[in-house]
Amino acid sequence: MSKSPKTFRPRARVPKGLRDLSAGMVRAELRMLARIREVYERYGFDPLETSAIEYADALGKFLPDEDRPNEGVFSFQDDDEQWLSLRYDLTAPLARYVAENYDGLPKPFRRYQTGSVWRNEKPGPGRFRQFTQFDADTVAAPGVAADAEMCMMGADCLEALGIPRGDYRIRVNNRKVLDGLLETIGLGGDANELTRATVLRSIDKFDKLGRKGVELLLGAGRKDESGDFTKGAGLSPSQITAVADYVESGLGEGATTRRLVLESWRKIVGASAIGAEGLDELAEMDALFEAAGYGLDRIEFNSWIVRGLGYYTGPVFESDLLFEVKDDAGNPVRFGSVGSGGRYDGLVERFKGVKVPATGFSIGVSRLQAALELLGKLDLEAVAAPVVVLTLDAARMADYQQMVSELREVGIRAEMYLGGSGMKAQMKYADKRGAPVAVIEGEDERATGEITLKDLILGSEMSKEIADNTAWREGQPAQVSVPRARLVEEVKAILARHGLHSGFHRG
RNA sequence: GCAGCCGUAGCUCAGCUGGUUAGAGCGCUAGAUUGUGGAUCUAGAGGUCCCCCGUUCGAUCCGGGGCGGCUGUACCA
Repeated sequence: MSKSPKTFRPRARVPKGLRDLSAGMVRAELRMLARIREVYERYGFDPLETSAIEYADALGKFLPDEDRPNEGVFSFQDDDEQWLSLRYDLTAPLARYVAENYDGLPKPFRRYQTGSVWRNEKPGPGRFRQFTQFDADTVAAPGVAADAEMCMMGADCLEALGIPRGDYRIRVNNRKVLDGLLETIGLGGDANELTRATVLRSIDKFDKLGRKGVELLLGAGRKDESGDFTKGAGLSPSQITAVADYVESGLGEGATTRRLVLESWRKIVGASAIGAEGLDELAEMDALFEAAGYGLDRIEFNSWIVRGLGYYTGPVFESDLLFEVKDDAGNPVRFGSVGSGGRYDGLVERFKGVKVPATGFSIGVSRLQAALELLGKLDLEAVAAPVVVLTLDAARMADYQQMVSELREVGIRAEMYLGGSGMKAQMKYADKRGAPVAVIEGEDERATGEITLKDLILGSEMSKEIADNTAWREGQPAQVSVPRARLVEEVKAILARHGLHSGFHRG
């Protein structure tokens, strides 16, 4: 056996957690972005685009370490050996931007930004290593009116995206309330920092695990279905009860208004100074929500919303979808929140050394899109396919070019067939593209100065009735012969019959 | 990160208690049906049976490791 040298063939595959978006998905995302942008603009935010790559130290806590330089964030070294990172959110770059341009910016500074962010972690349903976020932030606004605005704007965005009121909820809490709770049960002070983190993470899981599960996590720990054990916070029984009571205090019959929720929380954490401050802030937000007409069906106060431990310092909020989403196999899919935010008064301080109060909200566009797709609420066909001009005679390409140009000039999406196959294949191509009309000019037509227009949408319906192939072909259904000069008008007429405007937008 | 299940054509899968040319349906390409999307018929393309190492005369099948996918859990700025 002679060994022919093997040519290296790379496997054609997209890296894990990353994906290619087809036309329908790209357009769906663009439409979502346009709707969100409209809301953000209406609230007075201005666009800002920062770079996708930052110096690693500017992004904060995820400095590449020796063992795992890519943990969480994608990083690499520049020529000058400085570490660069792909941004993992849009907030950290904003903080860098604000710090860098602080003196020249109007304050408060309000900006929105959308783009891809990258996280090097395990992908899951609706969770990718590259995804799109759409952020709005207000920097140098100390009062909670800025936070309240974020919550209302988040609600407006979800509704603008077609999610009915009642199918989502903006859930609001305040880190100061949680701090007050921890203080109340004797977990204040530096010595208890790790325990506090564990307690907060446990509270965050109430939605998933219920009171029982949270109690286990607060105590000795919990073993999950796979047998994996999660170490608990090791609290005493009375501490556990206090925390669990707090988590459940906002629920149930009594909590018919946000004010009542605050009253029940006040009994538990009101004695703590920080807790009382948090409650006062929420009360102020409630007044603003009420003034703007945002009731409990849109925004609620929620005891188990914690959010990331890293940098939130005041009100925190997230938007959750309330309906059940099922995958192709019919199994319920647990999506995380589709948007979140909160107050981060310390982020710019990292650069400037002075506290700059800020708050922001970020919509997880990719995750929301994945949820809507599973729901079948994503319109993937919203753009009509182009009119296809068949190219039956290689010597007459100029004629075909002229036809597409005429159509394009009046705003109709059109293309001539650029492949190398015969008429049947060209028709199949037009069909597969979803083209509404095929324009045919072959020998026969040219002899009479006419062209044939085939209504492919009508033809597709008629083809359901076909019994005999020969008869169908000879009948030449759904097509008309018109003078070459009337190309544009006749194509327009067919498009109009199907409710297509200029062949571009459907419906 | 941890645990469980899984990995054969573009897709859905079959197959072999380890033995020569690995199959089906759908899809794809081309041809036939006088220049036409469906149907039918004919032909064709397409596979390192995820990768590497080991056991064996011989591995798609057995063992180990890796990679990838799914599910749960952890993390989530």
